[in-house]
Amino acid sequence: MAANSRLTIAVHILTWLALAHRRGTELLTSDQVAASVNTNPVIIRRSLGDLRRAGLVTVRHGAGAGWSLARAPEEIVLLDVYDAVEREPLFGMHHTEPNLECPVGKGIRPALGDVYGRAELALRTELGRTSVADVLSETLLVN
Amino acid sequence: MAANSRLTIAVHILTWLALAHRRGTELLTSDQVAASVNTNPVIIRRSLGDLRRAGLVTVRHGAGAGWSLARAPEEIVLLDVYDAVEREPLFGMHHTEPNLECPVGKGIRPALGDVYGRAELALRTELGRTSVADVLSETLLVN
DNA sequence: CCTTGCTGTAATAGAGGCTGTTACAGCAGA
DNA sequence: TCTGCTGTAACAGCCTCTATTACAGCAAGG
Repeated sequence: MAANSRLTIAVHILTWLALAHRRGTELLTSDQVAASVNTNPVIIRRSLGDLRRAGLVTVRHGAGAGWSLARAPEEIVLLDVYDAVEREPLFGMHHTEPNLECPVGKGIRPALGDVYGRAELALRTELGRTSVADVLSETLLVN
Repeated sequence: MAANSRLTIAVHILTWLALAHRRGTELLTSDQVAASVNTNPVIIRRSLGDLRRAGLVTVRHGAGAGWSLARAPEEIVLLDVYDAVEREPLFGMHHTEPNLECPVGKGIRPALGDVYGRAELALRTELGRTSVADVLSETLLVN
């Protein structure tokens, strides 16, 4: 399966909000963000909704509406973003229950659950080491 | 998206082959494995094909055909299995190229590539710490 | 050499997720 | 009240995954 791009889109949004804030622009509309990501504004609004529910961005309604970061970019790590936009575990279990009369079928799911848990923890720990501010710094190196 | 179960199926197969070998059964057919996993034998044969191409199992053709492990279960780690059955990177990049006239659009992909690379490495390192023999031991604890 | 049983793979179908798009009600600042 | 943007539903197209049927190919053993 082609991996989804939700984390990429969300980090792109947050990085762009961080840069805009640094440049003195407090609010960005979903249209403005969509112009940088190069996709439809509804895609951006859906992602911003996830980020808002996670407390990472705030929205202002009415005329002159727009979005801004809810915390300093140094205080938002990619693990926060991952939790905001990803719902599925990394590895799926069997679609149908394995044969419980086979010793392997009976015991494999808890055994795999342990291994998968350790693997996800390693991934999460690494994602917790990079902030949106870090991504912004590295992004600007290319320019 | 619901995560796929390819790694789960493949590890189940290998664990079952390891247990059968320990019990003195040298060869298992895809039908026998399918009975434990509780799925269609073609699903099993497809997974076994991946594992064969990766050098983790060997197949015997003709009458009395079947499958066996190509290495000791202690010598097969879940990272080997992961590489045998997973083709896609963990995180997808933008579907459409971001706006290169925006500093974020221009620089974000290499920046994200670095972060994603570190995260995948952490995951792979952890998957390299568990062998099929380990999974078999933990599986049999339940029985 | 031929029967037999299993492999290897193509073709197909259903289910579901992701992206992209249109449409529109709701909200709040001016 | 006007205006511009948000929030979300609805839908389409595409793709992947699982499952299933069908069948050609292969080799061991008689």
